[in-house]
Order: sequence, then structure tokens, then C-alpha cells
Amino acid sequence: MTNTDRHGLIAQALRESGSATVQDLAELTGASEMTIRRDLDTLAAQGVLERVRGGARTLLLRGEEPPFALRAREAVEAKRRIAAEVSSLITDGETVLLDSGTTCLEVARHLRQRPVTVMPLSLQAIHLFGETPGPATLMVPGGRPRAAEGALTGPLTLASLSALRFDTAVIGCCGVSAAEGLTAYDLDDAAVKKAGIASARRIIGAADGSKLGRTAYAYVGPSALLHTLVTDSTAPAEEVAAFEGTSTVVKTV
Amino acid sequence: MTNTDRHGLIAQALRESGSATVQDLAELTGASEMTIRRDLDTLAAQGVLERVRGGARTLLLRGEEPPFALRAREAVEAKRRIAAEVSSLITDGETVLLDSGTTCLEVARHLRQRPVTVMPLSLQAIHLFGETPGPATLMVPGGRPRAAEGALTGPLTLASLSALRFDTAVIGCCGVSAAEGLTAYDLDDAAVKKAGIASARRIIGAADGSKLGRTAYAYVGPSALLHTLVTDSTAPAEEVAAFEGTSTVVKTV
DNA sequence: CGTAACGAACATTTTCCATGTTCGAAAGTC
DNA sequence: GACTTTCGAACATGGAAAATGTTCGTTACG
Repeated sequence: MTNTDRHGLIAQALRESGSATVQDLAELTGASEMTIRRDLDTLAAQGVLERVRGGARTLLLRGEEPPFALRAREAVEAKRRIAAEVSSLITDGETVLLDSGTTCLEVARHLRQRPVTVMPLSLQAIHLFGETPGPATLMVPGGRPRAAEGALTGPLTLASLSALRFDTAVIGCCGVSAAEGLTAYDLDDAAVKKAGIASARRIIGAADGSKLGRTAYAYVGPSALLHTLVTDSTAPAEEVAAFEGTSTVVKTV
Repeated sequence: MTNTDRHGLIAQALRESGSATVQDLAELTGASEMTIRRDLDTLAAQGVLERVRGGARTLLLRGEEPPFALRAREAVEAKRRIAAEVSSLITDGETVLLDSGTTCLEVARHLRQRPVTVMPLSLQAIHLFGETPGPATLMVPGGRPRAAEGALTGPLTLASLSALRFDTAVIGCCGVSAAEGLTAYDLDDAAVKKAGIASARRIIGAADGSKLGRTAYAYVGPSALLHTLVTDSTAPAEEVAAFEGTSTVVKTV
């Protein structure tokens, strides 16, 4: 078992019972108590849990978005396939706006090796392009990064977006519903997505099946804004059907 | 000997003789020819040298700025001390604009652990703040990063700067001379430095001794723009004396 | 066509990171 | 205030990953 697996186990155990002792977790995972303590420190720094004497308590019971580090481990295979499909929809030479989030981070991995101009809206993706300069051209938007998320938001980001026009925007919404439209967990984030959509000629939505039919609380816009929606086969059939009646092209990978 | 040491040896050997064979370098460093070949590939990717059959040829004979990877290894101790001094000049709660370059990257290391708001003008420094969130608040300027340098330049950067006002700007000029003023190797960079200086109430110059009295070709402004200049004891005495006759405070560490 | 250089593939060494153990200090509990 | 439990620093250990060396077939150049 790798340390990441163990972190996943711990996070899951806490989500189920709300809290756990160091001893319980050591027994559950087969690791020593010292290792569990170190794990708890790591997860606490990621905002997954809160440390209490003798154990830990979960921090993510409410309707909030789970921390980035946790989401990055969910539906990895689906995200990878979705990202490959999104990348194939983009032509060499295009200018691309890339939203924040784990799915779009995967798209960034693909685009790095393509001759395109990319403006990513998250620090993580900027890192990716920055450290190994490939054929792609990187543009950095201004802004204030939101915690571990790395999503750039605020007036500087909006100003950067309003100064540019993109061929394509790849948007990774937290909630996508034919009826309720596109939604995000964070108001600032939603504002950035709105501005991004307004600055691009073509909008591609990238969302794994778990996002379909879900609604977060910050409204971004009607689902008809998407010219193309790329999702996977775990998406609820009725949602996909609802989209197929509209102008949006749905690709299931 | 570490691989980095060896890279330094190779770079130095090439600067002195202009070119060298793989055999020569293997003998010089005590490494195998295969290792030298791999080193040369690495250094070629950094823009330090050009690969030719049988060996390599230097790329940095002209008056150009050496690549970032090379500068990062020069005068490390001096830069560290200068950075510590600059950091001590900054008060908690200030908003700080941080220039690109290796010296300012060291300053970033210090500021990470301080409750200040920082806008760095290079990707490297942004990484630094992004990966380990400390008490500092990070603001990202927009812009287009210049190659391995990571320095953000262009209209987006200028726009980000003109939208903000900073308490202090830390500027790391390539050339600092009492007579010729502040200069940079790159025109775009110089424009950004100018804009940065215009957006800050207090300007701190950070330059190790080798930069004093040197002139690069892109003019930034008169040396009197600097309220404080932090340098080290290797600075030429006559330059330091010239500065001491002006309003600029010189700190030698 | 011959020679030297190259680089892929594998073997080996070294380095670094995750984990475990021990033990003194700190925090709770009675 | 004494006792128990938890905590985390410090060091030891194991294993994975990176760096380096070696071999050998391929490629470039004269």
C-alpha cells in the first residue's frame, strides 16, 4: 500500500464515522501510530480533517467542495479519458482558456505537447507548463489564488480575461445540469467562469459523470452556453438525454 | 561531486575555451563519457551550450545574459545574505512587488514566512509561494513568461501593475551604476521594471557586487530611483562611494 | 568502407524518502 | 500533584527512484 492509498483510506474512514482515533486508523491501515500521526498532519494541512488529541475529526460533512488533494484522486481514469477527448477537439494554433479544477489539469497535461497558446486559470496548471517548456505558449492571468485549490480569482483575473479573446474555453464546472445550468461552489470562481465564457468563441464543458445533474450554489449560466460537453459513461442517462435535445453536442468517452 | 557541480565545471570550461570535446570533459570531471553526453544534453536544453559532434560549443560569449540555471549558481552566499537584509527592511503587513531574477527568488524564500502580501514577477517565485502556503498572501500578475527565466512581461503584466499600488518594490537589476543608472538585458523586462517602480512608494534595489558598475543595454531609469540599495562587500569601492553621495541608502552585507 | 561518436538498454551504485522505533516532553485525567 | 496517554523530535532502516557506468548495435562523417 502506498502512502496515497492510506490517505484515501483515512479520509474515507473519517467521512463515514466523522472521527477516529490514531489507534483505530493504525489498526485499519496496518501502519504504525507515528505514521498515522504524520498522515493526519498532512491531511490537516490539506483541509481534509481537523486534528484533535488522540485522533482526528472530519471537516467535510457539509455541502462544501472537498479539498483539491482529495478530488484529484477521484475518477482519475475518467478524467484522463475526458481530457484526451477535449484535447483532440482542439486544433493546433488555437488560443485556449483552461479553467481550474482537476479535470482541466489533466487537459493541461495533454496540451503541453501541442503547439497552442494556453491561459490556465489555476496555479497547478501554470506550474505544469512552466517547468517543462514544450511547444505550447503559456499566458498567465493575473489574480489571487484560492488556497490549495490554486484557482485564480478576483478583479485582476477578470481584467486579464476581458483584455483577451480565445478560440476555445475549456470549462470544468462543479455542477452541470440541463435544467439548472452550470454552477460552481465558489462565487468568485463563478464570476471568473462567466468572464471566461464571455471571452471565448467556443465553449467546451469537461465534467465526469458525477458532476452531471448536480447543482452547486453559485450560478454561472444556462447549460446552453456549452457548445460541446465531454463526459463519461457514468453520467445519468436522463441528464445526457436532456442535453441531447439541445444544441449542445455531448461526447461520452 | 554532485551532478550540479559537474555542470558548473563544464560550463566554466566552455566559457574559457569556447568549446571542448566529450573526452576532454570526461577527463576533467572524472565522469564517464556517457555521463558527459547526458550532461551536455541537459545544458543544451538550458541554453548554455550547443551540441556539436564530439563535444560542445558555448553559446554565451556575447554580451548576453547567461541562462537562469547558470546564474542561480553564482554568488549564492552573497545573494542569500542580501535577501536576508532586504527581508528585514520589510515590515509585516506591507504589500511588496518582487522583481524577477535569482536574487529576488531568494527574497521570496524569506518573505514566504512573513505576513505580507507579495506579487512576484517570475514564475519561479510564484511556484515557491504556491506550493507551501504560509502566512504570506500571494497575488499573481498576468503576463507571458520569458523562457526558462520565468519572468513575466508584456501588456498583461503592465496592466496588472498599473492597477495596483505597493508599499515596496524589490528590484533586482542586471546593471546598477551611479552614473549610467539601472539597466536590464531585455527590453520587455525593462518596461516591467519601470512600471513596477512607478507603482511603489519605496524602491529597494538588490544586486550583488558583480552587478554594480555594470551596464546592460535596456535602460530602466536613473539610479536615484532607488531609496535603498542592498549589495555585498565585493562591490567596487568607487561605485559604492558614488552612491553614498546621493540620496540612496547603501547597505553592504 | 572504416572509424569515431552516438544513444538505447541494461546493470550497478548512490541518494533520497517513507516508515518504524525510542524516548523525553507536554497535555489530560484523576 | 501524581499518573497516564499522547505527542513529536531524533535517529535507524528499508526500499524506491535517480544517477552513473557498461555494453553494443546504429549512425554520421571522412
